Amino acid sequence: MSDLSERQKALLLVIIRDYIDAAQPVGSKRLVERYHLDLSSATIRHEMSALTEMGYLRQPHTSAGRVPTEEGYRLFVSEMMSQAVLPESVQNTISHQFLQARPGVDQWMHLAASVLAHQSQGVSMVTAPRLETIRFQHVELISTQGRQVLMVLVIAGGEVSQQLLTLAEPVSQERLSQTAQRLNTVLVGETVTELASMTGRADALEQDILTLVLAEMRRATESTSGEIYTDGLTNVLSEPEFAESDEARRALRIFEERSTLQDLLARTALNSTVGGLQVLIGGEGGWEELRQCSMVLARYGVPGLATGTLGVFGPMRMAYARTIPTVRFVAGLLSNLVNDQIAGQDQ
Amino acid sequence: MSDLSERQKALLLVIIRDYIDAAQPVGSKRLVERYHLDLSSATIRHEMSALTEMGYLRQPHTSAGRVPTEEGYRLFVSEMMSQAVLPESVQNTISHQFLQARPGVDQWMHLAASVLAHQSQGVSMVTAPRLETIRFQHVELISTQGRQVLMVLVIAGGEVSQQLLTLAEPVSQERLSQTAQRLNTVLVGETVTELASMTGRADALEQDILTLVLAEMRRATESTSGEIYTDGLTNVLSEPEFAESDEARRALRIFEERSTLQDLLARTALNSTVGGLQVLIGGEGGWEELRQCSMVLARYGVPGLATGTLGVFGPMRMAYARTIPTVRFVAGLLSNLVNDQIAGQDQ
DNA sequence: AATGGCACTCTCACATCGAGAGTGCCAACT
DNA sequence: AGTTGGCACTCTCGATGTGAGAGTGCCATT
Repeated sequence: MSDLSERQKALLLVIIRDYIDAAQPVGSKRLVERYHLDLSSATIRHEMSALTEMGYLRQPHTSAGRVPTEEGYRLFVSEMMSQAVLPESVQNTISHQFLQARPGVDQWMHLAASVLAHQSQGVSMVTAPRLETIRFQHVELISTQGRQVLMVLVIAGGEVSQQLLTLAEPVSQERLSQTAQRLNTVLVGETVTELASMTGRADALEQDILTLVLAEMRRATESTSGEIYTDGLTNVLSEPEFAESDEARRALRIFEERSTLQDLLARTALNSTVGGLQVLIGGEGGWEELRQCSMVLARYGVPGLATGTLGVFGPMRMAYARTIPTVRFVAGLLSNLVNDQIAGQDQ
Repeated sequence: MSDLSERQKALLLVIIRDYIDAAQPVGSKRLVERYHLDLSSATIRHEMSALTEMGYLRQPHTSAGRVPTEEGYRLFVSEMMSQAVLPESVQNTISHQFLQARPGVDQWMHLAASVLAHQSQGVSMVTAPRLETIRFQHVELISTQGRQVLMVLVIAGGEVSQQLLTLAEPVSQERLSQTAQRLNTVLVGETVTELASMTGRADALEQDILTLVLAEMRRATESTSGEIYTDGLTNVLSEPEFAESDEARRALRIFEERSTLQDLLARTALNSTVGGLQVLIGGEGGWEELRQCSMVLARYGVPGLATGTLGVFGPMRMAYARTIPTVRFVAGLLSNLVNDQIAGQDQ
């Protein structure tokens, strides 16, 4: 299996590269013509036959060219992993875009998704950084109408969530503000577990709000929660793999329903560490429906404090050489941003 | 043109209904078999020929069945407009879902999109209600780290927006709170134009925040801003109209880019009044790329105070009989919700 | 006005067929 | 032993042809 000669390995990489951009089975003749290997087509055939034997290539049918197997892609990817780099000019362009963007998690996520999709020509996925331990920072109560109150909750790290609630009876804005202020001074910096033990407040209103704050913070803790930013869905539809509308529908469904995606990203988050890439080829890792597809995933952020996941989805025949370094670079960039935002939080 | 006999009209409606659910040109023989009209196929042929002459039907080629023209659909739709009603059981189910949902604009929009998509088997689009005149309600400044500050702005009506800003030098949370409080007392209830004239605050920090608040409120004013909630993209991909991946891609692009969609919805908002439906057939109204498609749109909310747009997109051959009453019903429902939330705001 | 009959047209599914591409193997060459 | 040219073989794919089926329009008849 692993006894690939240098030549075989080189040949395999060329074949895969060619297949990736031509999307057609590659034959021996085509190879000698396009890449001036100093070999005849017969020799190539010989080697290709060997590679097929070893499980790196496969023929769709007798007398078609060869197509990479998952095993083949895996080898290709492991090669890219160490070799591929993003041209410095591209790095600069991307960094520049981030510098120019309005600051804010939402904007960054959008931008990251956009950059990933554009560079990789695949579908990008980005989750916002999630704090490992969620701490209360601030709550605000705003009366919108008679009995309706808007609660705005800020979690340490800058995540904002809002919730509308209806009180049993009207309460003045003044009293709401006082309640919020009281809670703020008491609760600031507390975690969910600490909050949970603080039951039984004297004031009924205060108690209600506390319960709600707790519920909202619990929700924020769940790893499967949270928006997934995506971009580039149209990219992938033009790939021949998705010409059949059935295949396309299955892929689109996954991106529309989100729940499957959330599961997958959450699971990936467990298996990978910040800084390392994970490439799932051919629906590896519980991904039955889309055997034709691959994902390049990475985790970013500050380990132990706040991390998120990001990645690219595409056909198995995706432009790994471009995608891998891009994912790596963007992950690094976001890690820095998270770091900047989190660092020195305690002071 | 308008001199349709009763029988011709009835026949046309049957033909369109049949075409809508079979997606195939309908012929005279098929009609007599499936719907026991007490007529022979020859007679039907005669009438169909007349309808074709009048421009309501069309043959894809000699000796295929007939297919409705845009004109045909238009007549069909105007019929549905007055006739179609949503079964009470469905109405109840939908109302129930809204009652059960967590309160909050975001949740309502999601739910509305989901219901519309599900009922119509098309792609739904919903924009959040936008206030006609935007008034400041509340601002909060939260220090997240040394020089970084999170500004949370609440607009009258409950819309929340957040923005991260970096100050020239660190400012204590206490001072931030005081600044926010000062601004709140001065600005509450003011409109954009009123705010714009309030320049030159003594305090530099206060001035900075004021500028930012103003910018953010201006952004909220632009009609093309704001998220569009969509759902049901997969529904439409299974329709034969989108079997060709090219057609599908064009549609998907529109839904992914959003900007075209925002334009369209904004334009519709101008032309229509709350309570009335608008049906765009075959890409009417500046919609060049998708001649095969239709949209059923409605405006909801409280005229003069806060309104939003919602609708369904699908193939021209969409289930109007189902879609029209659903759109109408959901629009009414949202109008009530908006009304509940807005009413009595001034007290 | 409605109908049955009939000739005509057009598509679509299916079969046939040859070109082209690619393969594997073998004998010959370096 | 590795490499190469040659050759027979296989398989797909697009072009072409054909017949069934569906649908039409028209006309003479009821």
